[in-house]
Amino acid sequence: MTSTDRVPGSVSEHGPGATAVRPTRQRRAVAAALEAFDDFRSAQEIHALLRDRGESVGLSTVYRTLQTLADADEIDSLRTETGESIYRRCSGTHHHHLVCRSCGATVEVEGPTVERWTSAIAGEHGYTDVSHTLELFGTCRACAGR
Amino acid sequence: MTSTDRVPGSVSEHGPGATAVRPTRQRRAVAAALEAFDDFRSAQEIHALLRDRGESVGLSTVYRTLQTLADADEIDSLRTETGESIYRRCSGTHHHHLVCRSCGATVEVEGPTVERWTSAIAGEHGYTDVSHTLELFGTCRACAGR
DNA sequence: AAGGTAGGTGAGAATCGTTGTCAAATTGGC
DNA sequence: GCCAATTTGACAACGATTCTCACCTACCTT
Repeated sequence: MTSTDRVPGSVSEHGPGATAVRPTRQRRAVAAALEAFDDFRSAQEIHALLRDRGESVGLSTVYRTLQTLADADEIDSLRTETGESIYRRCSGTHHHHLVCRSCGATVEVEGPTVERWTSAIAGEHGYTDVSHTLELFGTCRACAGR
Repeated sequence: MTSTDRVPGSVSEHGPGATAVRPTRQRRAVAAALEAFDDFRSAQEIHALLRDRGESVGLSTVYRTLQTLADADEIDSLRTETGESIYRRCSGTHHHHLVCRSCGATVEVEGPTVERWTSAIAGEHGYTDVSHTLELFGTCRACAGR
């Protein structure tokens, strides 16, 4: 690898010797697909959407790209109750989700209270380097009306 | 199905006419296995333990039994970051877990603060019938020392 | 522009946890 | 002991995800 520094397109990783990430057609397509939704979607759904749009991208690539984006915190990912991973574009700041069980409508919520609580609890028990998962599932107003 | 109504499913349910779940050798073995651990274990690990102990129980049965127990809230279940289901005996009251990423040591924690917060948030956004998942992962003191 | 090369792609195979199938075995009530 | 409902377990089937690997492409160097 050469020594010239480069600032690659989308995934925010940089500095000398950092892995280069190339802005390929496929990556742009996946990113665009995420913009088209505003609720959580699975890799397979995104793959299907792209195929229907005529911008077909290999399933492996969709998985890879979503993972890369999620690792870089450029999108949110979470697991449904059935263990499936779903993804969504996100706001960048740390937050959690309130997801409608029936229609998928999602609200991003912030929880300074919870953040404080988790680190307090962790410290209390001598745990370090703590991360947490917190998701709320419920029925939104619209869906409750039926 | 006969005419008498019976309470389906619930594991520790008894009394007249309510015997849908039988205390078989296999179920006792799975329950005993859970007592032997105090951290979370996967169905496969429990299946392996039983096999090694010479109390072999079919894998399907282990899965079924764990699910039944979890549905009846007699054991805790949660999903690891990789989507695998893991189980553990539990205290019965609502609580969350602080799990060591490296050795699996688990602390049950209660969070009245969090419970209040979640219902407040949910109400604020008009969501009803809300459930939540909250798990903490970290490195316990013992593991941090290496 | 040409060439080299590290990174990226995708079709299909492989994995892995989990669930379904169904005949045989067990259980509890009579 | 007999019977019917329940349970079991070997095995197949499944679905999501990851791996493989030959081919492709973006991007740097010349």
